Amino acid sequence: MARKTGSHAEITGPKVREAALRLFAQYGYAAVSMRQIAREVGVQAGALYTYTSDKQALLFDLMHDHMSEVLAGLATMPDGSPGERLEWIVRFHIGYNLSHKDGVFINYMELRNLEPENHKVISKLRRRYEDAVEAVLVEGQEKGVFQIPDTRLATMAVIAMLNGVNTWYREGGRLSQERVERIYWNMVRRAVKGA
Amino acid sequence: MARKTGSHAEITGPKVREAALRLFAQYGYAAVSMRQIAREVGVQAGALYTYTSDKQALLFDLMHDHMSEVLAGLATMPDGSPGERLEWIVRFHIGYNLSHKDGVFINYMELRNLEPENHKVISKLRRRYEDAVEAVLVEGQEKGVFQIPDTRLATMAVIAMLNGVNTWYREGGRLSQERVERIYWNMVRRAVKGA
DNA sequence: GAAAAACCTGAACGCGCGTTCAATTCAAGC
DNA sequence: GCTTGAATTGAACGCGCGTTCAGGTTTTTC
Repeated sequence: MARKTGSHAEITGPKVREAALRLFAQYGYAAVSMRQIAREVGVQAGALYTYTSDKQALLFDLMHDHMSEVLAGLATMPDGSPGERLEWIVRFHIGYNLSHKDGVFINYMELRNLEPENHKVISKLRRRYEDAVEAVLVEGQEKGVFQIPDTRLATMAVIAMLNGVNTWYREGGRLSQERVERIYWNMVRRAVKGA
Repeated sequence: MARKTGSHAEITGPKVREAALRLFAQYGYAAVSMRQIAREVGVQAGALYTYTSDKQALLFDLMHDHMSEVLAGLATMPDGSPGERLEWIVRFHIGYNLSHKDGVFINYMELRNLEPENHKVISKLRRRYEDAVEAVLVEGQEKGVFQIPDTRLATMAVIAMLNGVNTWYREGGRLSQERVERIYWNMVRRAVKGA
């Protein structure tokens, strides 16, 4: 999907991606033109095609790289009890999402603008994330430390709840990130534990 | 915002709105053209302007009417203890959202495509909904039946969790709507109650 | 410092966009 | 069955879209 080597490619290429990420997140993929991205980078529209084969590939690459990073991050989860692991997931999810807002945003807003094959690839990566979370819930359920009537539903509920943070959290606001993480972990802990 | 009287206005007008709702939900506002909507209705593009002043008004009206309906529905909440009211909200939210998927979808996907004034109007309506939910949490907190460190955060967490249902629930799937509602209510109940 | 490679410009392509409007069709009321 | 006015057509408007590419510029390599 286009790229390569040369000195400028290592400067302008990333710039293109950064501009596209920011603009896609702010205005939406369909509403952003290649000329807009080019203007942001300080270049003519034609020059973008040195770095991407087309607009769709630009979106796909951004989404794909984001999901790869997320999964790589999740894979660093330390060993521990289901409770410890779930707490780690809650904190990782909130922390990662807050430090990659644009990437998170396009990854769940722009799925429908992916061509079918690309859609399949990204959906699979997302599914892998969900499965990894669910595995922890299943383990806790089997060990009797969680009481969860349906682990799949609980997984989706927890992820949705955590995703919500990005819609309202503002740095320097009323609540510190640490406090937000603690409160969410408390709610999640109660939600999966028996009464 | 265009409309009026005549026999056809009472037939084609709603058709336009229905088509726009469906198409906006499926492909996104920016990606749908007036000609596409017209084709769906079985009419030429120019004819749409009998029923709407422009594309933006079409989106705004759909979002505004949706939010109005939601708030009207929420206003039918019966009296009861904070616990009973919160359960009612959980079930209402899930039930309403599942029966108005397209409206829900555009209302949280297309906010950014609203012109500033329209954005303000819709944001205010949404805020009213959040405030009504928070009021129940505050009441429960004051009466000592809920233990919530931050009612605003809890409100956002609950709403985000409930919104998530629309992303995975499929009618005729593994779980009935009643069962989904009960499980979610259980999770919410635990999340807001003291350990 | 020449040759090669990478990068970029600027113009062009065909196309579909949102919107307008004169002309026409249609349906209802008398 | 004619009048009236709403509903619709179909063409047109200027514009910006994604993408291509021949040619010029800059950078790297030896």
